[in-house]
Amino acid sequence: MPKPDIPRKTVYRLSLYQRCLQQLKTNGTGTVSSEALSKAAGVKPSQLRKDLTLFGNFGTRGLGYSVDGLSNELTEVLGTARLQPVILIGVGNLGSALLRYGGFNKEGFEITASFDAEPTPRPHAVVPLYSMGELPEYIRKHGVKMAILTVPAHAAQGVVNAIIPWGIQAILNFAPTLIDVPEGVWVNNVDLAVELENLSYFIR
Amino acid sequence: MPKPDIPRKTVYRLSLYQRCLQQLKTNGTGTVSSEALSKAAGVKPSQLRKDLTLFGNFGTRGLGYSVDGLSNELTEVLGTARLQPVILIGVGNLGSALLRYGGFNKEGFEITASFDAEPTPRPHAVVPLYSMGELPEYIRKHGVKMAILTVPAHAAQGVVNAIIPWGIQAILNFAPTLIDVPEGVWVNNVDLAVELENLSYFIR
DNA sequence: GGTTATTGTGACAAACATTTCCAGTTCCTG
DNA sequence: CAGGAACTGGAAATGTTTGTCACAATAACC
Repeated sequence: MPKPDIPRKTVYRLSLYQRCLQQLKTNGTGTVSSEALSKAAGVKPSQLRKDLTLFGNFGTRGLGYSVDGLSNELTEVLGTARLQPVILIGVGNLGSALLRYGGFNKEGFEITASFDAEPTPRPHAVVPLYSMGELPEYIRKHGVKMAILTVPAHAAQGVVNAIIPWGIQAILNFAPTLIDVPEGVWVNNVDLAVELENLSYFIR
Repeated sequence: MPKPDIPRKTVYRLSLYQRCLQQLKTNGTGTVSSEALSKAAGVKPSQLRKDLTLFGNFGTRGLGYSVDGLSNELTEVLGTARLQPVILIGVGNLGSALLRYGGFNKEGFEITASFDAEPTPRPHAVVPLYSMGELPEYIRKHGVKMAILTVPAHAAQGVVNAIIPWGIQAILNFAPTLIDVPEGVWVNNVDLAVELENLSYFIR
């Protein structure tokens, strides 16, 4: 890690800022104040400034931030400066939907391959589909560092154990289970049932 | 809200505990200590105990927690005691995948209807599909309180404005945009691109 | 009844957010 | 063109929330 003490929440917010900046860019806006940008992102101006100054002084006083400039800085910080190859493991309902879902590409990610224990070819497949046995070779050959995991819960840990030795450093896990990884490997969990349950608590 | 000052993160963890308890239940385990359960959920024992005591004293000292008993308490707290109807709005790639995805049902939720601006019938549809115009009537008639939003970003706010007056109180938002809701309505955002960007930062 | 195991809880610590104040810039005004 | 008011980011101080620890209270078991 470049700076060891950046709060995780800050990094999340950087992505939000980045998205707002893209919007402003298409609007043709040249500069933006911390107040305006923070409002668009749904945070307070002070928080935006604090988040940014953790990485450098990107603004000019009295004026604000250059939309283009700040956007470039953020792509640099977030590590999305160049296209990052991602593989998807587990081509079930959710997995195949994510393959068709275009939301990743415009953010600097490209799902370059998919893997399944039973690789039955699907119509309209837009991404090559391989068997699990071909995982190690593919990861190594293409230098893949990120994986999206959409396998059943009971299979998740096994797959994780299988891919990490070959160089996977980050996993976006949709399997509704806790997965155990060694130091230096990062996991983000997306658990749809938990999200619903969470909402369920708050409605009364 | 029942207790006004429960951290959101705590509620998230309750769902994790609940899931681990289900697992233990199928194993036939009768009681479990905070240490064992917390390890299964990936948190520290002290945190588990603190989370639980925010809602009551569910354990017995010297023994631990009754698996059945605690599980029942949590369903009560989380509001998943009875099946909660959920509607899904936006039947695109992601939306139709979620309709087929069975992960919700076993957690006490059922997607009872789907809506789309252009409701072209799909094969293998397992949930009725209506046009947007039928939203108000359906929400009102069935007392729906929760909605899953899988529409394009530019349409999200409009849909939200349209459904809230009819009684929707919680929204699981997959649209990559900030949506604005009045007091008393709860939103959980699931943003897949942001999750990937976040991971991207940490791999170096 | 004593012993052991484990919870519940209050004090402590760390992480995070917010406020406050200061220092450069810009841009209007004369 | 000069001067100053109005803005705006940056840094430090403060406050708030959240997590952790240590220990006393208590129930089961022998």
